[in-house]
Amino acid sequence: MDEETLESPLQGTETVEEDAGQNAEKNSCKGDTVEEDIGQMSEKKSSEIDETNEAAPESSDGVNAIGSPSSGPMKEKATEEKEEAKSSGGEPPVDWFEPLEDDDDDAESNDRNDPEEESLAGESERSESVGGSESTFKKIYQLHAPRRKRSHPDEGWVECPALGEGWKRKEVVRRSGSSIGQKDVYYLSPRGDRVRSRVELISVLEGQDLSNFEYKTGKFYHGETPLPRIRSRKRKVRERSSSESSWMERGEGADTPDSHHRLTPSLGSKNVNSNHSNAPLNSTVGSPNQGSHSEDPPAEDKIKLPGPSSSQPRPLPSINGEIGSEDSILICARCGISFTGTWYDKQRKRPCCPSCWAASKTKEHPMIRFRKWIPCGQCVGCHNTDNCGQCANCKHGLQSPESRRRICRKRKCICPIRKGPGSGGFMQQRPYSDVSETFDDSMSFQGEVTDSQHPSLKSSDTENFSVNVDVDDEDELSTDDDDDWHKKRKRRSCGECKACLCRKDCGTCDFCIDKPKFGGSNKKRQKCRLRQCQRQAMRHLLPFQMGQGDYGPDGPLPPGRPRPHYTYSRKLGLKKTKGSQMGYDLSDNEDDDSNLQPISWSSSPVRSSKSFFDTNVRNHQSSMQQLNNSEFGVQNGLSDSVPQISNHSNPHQEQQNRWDAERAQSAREATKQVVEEDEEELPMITQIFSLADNSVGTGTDAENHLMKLLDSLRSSVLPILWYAIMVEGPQLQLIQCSKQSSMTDTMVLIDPGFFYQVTVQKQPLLPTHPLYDCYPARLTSVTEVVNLLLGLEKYSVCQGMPPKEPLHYKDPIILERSSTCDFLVKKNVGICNNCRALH
DNA sequence: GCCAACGTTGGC
DNA sequence: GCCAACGTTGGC
Repeated sequence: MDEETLESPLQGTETVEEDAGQNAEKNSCKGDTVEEDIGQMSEKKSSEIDETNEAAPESSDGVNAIGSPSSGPMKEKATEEKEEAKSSGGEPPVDWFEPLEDDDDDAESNDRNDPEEESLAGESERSESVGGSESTFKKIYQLHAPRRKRSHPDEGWVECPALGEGWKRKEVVRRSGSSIGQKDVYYLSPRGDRVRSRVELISVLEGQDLSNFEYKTGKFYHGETPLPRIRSRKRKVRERSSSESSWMERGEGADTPDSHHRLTPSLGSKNVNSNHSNAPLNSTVGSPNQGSHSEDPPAEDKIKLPGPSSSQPRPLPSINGEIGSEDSILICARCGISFTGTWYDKQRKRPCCPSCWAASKTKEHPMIRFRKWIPCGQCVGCHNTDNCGQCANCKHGLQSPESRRRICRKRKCICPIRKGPGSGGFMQQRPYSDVSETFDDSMSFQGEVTDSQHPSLKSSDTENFSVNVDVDDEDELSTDDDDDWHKKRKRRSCGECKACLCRKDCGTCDFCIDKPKFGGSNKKRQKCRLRQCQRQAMRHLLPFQMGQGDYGPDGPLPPGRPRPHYTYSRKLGLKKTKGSQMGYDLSDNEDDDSNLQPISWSSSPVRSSKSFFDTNVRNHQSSMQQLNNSEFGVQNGLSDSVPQISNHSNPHQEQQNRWDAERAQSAREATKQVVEEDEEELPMITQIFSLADNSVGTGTDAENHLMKLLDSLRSSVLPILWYAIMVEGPQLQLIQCSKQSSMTDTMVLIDPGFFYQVTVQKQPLLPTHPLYDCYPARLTSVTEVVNLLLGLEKYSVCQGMPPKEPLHYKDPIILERSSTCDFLVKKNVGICNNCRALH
């Protein structure tokens, strides 16, 4: 119990210390000292743990944490200690002061660092820890220190004897996000199982009665009355206004990210009508079981919060229950001014000065953001003084004046300055601030609506003004931290594609298998691959063979976002340069849509057989084995005699097409959508095509004709798992998506003249193939296409002949095909006559 | 550069 | 309270 009461106040300190420690230590190499320290740590073990922990609150040497039973954390810890010793003992190595690549790093990585920066904001101690200037510290920090505690996995663990020997417990205060300040309690079993919840604990402690165990505090209550759980009266944050929610929900409004005082969320929260001076709040800090619970006044009595509507912005009660006795100097996340007190913004994420808070408190609609707007005062919009009463803003304002108080569109400043030259967006050169000092309907404020509201505004906005006010682009200008926050967290999903909309896990992909509900160990902790956003998911998270592969620097990019690089090193600059050369931003500023631009396939280079083969082996494995073998065989002397399609899309592209189709198919299967809806799966492909500069030299008409056929095909029911897409050429490509199908490597390519060609494993059927005799030379209608596909389904791919002489058992078996192989043979045949003739 | 792992946060 | 899963790190 004592340990715990000590622990909580330590939290904040701990963070600072370890951050500083990290900073100092990161520059030290690991190497042999590590092993040595591992040994030392191993000797510590539990006997030292308690001692260490007791000293922890006072300790500033950063060695107050406990070694984890696992070797990994131990190793890290050992390194830390060693390095810590170095840093505390002397001056940092010279190269500490070598500059980062530049200050751009800050800017470049703003997005990346935001949450962390924020979470560290106010931890002024950190600069002291280094003894250098803050800026120096910051650079060092950025350069060397990971901001996460990954390198301190064993930090903060304290013995939890209640659960048995070897059990450890750790409280983690959320350092960012809308739930900042919230405490999560983790347990670590002697075996190293990390327990995140009571449920997990029960599963780990199978058979043990935990009914009297209070997870939060790590105590069993024997005969005592367990701490009554205060029923959450929490409502959605968004339903609250401004910092009221911060206080009411958390009861720790005075608790700041940098505060050393943490409140147990279940205590002291939801305290509204109380006298804050009744009891020191720190009586509840991390020690709900401290003293008699019955003596604790009702939670409601612990804090008295001034009503958020108070017109007098003044510091709110501090954490220890004395008004103003502990003035936290905070930096307003909105306007940047420092202020005293503990005001938080609406979403409880960031400090918010009273002014900004007051301004934002009327912001009731969660989807509407308000931004201070500085009108030009000269344009026609600015000269309009009367509301038109007709526009959507006026009408909506009449209906719900509180929720949508936006300026009449006729009164909007439409000054061209807003629109940067050729920018398509407005206000690129205009100063603005999202600081809302006051709120009214004056022209000084520009309402902003969410994306979903844009279309109506857009059409309306443009109707009477010569300057097209593109409301969509307002988002680009948003500096709303809340938005950034959410964007960052949400940027992996568009929320619109079918994968995003799909709620059902496939249960078979590796990510699903990893999930506890599927019996996995929860190590990967990723969303089902089939549910990864088709547009914005990281490539490596997409279904297999999607988003992977060895794409050349100028090659087409696979769907999905490039993997970000989070290396806090000077390599970043190089990477960025490379990234920009590749046409996408490798910085972490992924909110930038540059990564999401549709990619033209027209520039795709022909990939080497080698890399293609490798990639296929890696990505497609068994499913593509046949293809690979075929290629391999081709490389072994058969291809020369097989005519190539000169204008055929390159193998890479075909593969991409196939992947697209597979992805669509996967999503389709996962969502169990009916076939008729499948057309929606691949609009992206069409879009890609249409955005490519394919019409040059091919004739737009021809392309249009093909597109019409494509549309027709997509609105029709094709034979099962056949899919039509448009590819470079243009060519209409029909693919069999199912790997189970005998036609999985067969494609039908229709050119702008509607002449078609069938290819198998990228090899064209010889014109003499009997298949061609059964169907018209041109496929001008859906019916003709469907007939051909149905006809194809009666065929299978010629398997080729095994080599005459048995190869060494280690060698791959390469089936041989005749240069005149039919490729497609009737299903009951297996091997074509030409191949049979080889033997 | 890739990826397994996992700390952490959002949301139900 | 719990789980899903996002973002990041460190190892390879």
